[in-house]
Amino acid sequence: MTILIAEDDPLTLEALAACMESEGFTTLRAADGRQAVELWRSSKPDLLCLDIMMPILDGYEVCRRVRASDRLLPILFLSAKNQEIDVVVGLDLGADDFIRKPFTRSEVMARIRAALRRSAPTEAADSFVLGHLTIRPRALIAERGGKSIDLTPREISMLRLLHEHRGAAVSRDVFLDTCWGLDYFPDSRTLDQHILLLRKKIELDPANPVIIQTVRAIGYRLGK
Amino acid sequence: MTILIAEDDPLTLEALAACMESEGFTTLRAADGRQAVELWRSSKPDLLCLDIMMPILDGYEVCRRVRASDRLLPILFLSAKNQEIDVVVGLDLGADDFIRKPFTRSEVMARIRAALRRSAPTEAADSFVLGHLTIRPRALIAERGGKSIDLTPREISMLRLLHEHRGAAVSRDVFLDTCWGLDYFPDSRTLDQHILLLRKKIELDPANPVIIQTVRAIGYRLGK
DNA sequence: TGATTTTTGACACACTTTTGACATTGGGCC
DNA sequence: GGCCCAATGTCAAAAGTGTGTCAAAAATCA
Repeated sequence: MTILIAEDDPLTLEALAACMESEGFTTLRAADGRQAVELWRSSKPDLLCLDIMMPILDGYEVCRRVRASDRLLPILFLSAKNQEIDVVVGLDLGADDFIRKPFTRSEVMARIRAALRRSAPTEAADSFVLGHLTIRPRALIAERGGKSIDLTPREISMLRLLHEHRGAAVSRDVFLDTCWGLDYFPDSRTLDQHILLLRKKIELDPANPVIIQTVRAIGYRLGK
Repeated sequence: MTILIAEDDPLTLEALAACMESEGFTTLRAADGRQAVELWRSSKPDLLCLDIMMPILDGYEVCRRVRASDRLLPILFLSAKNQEIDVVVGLDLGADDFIRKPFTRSEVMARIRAALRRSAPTEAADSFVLGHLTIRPRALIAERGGKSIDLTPREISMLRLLHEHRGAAVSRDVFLDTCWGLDYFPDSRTLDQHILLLRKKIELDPANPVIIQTVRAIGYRLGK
């Protein structure tokens, strides 16, 4: 997913870009309206984030030009203050949402996710990626290439847990707390068994697991 | 076009309703969350305008329940002050937009028009496509390569529900909420039976269903 | 009324989850 | 390095749960 940010204040631009990249988006940056239109034309981003006040072409004009050939692309405006007339004009130009400065990181990301979700109703609302696998919790499947693998709710929750802790190992206790209830016989093979089945489903070579790696005496972690 | 407004303050409710009606919309009014859900179920409005703070069920909860069966309906939130965390939660629940009080008439109407415009392209059709099948709800038939298959209204509504959620699984609860009434014996074979009949009608090989796939412990989803 | 649609109950079957037995691996220790 | 112990991998079978299917009854429609 690529987001084009058009903003003439370098500090705001960097802050926005850093925020989005930390959430896994690719960013394209434009310092004025003309750059924004050119970048949009050449790179076809998945979402536009436009400041209103910009040199050469303002945000409205960029929106108008983009909308002339793409009616579906999500477009978000950033507005300087509570200039409410902006909202009316912007929305009637076909903008999808409006973010008033000052904004917080979580609000910006929520609005971006919401806009993307609306533009791709069937796709990737809350899905996440594990290497070459795409996990789609709402459909209870994993996809690799074009092929899909059926997963059970418990397997989804195990993968989600691993993904939330990607970079670190997840202890067996945490697994059992999170994906099962609390109570537990410590020498049960239940967790191992589920890991085994999960590996058989999603690993290319289940005997040499790459995605779910064992961390002896601790638990498991995601590879890569 | 009908708009459902849920707002517990009578003055705000009247002001909003008057504003919308003067622009040619029909309004339905609910003073709390439960009324809102009931009105939505019975009257199928084209847009929801929900106050966050409401008796019985708050706006978030109404949104959650509606979104469980209708992923496309535009939902706008009204928020009391600049409670920004509200925005994040609301958007992640599937809200389409957020209007902070105090709001102006022109801003409200611009956001409503924008939300309706965004939702318009998807609901233009009076027929929809499932793989090689074309469903024509008004004729109560499905067509595959010129041949037509008779369907009942309930079968149509089941297929429509699956289609709206294509890409995700539809839980048994949502099926029963949406295609039947609320109350229900949880261990009934009714839903299975209707799925069975539907598969016999539309699947090329009913013993190996491709269109309607079972998701164990959840419900069903569309194939592909 | 007869025909169609919907619901119900009984039962079989398939899949998930758990368990126990046993094999295998890896790390520390002498 | 070779040994031992603990942790994990693996398998097969049992237990538990959800779904498929049929036939018949009930409800609804025309």
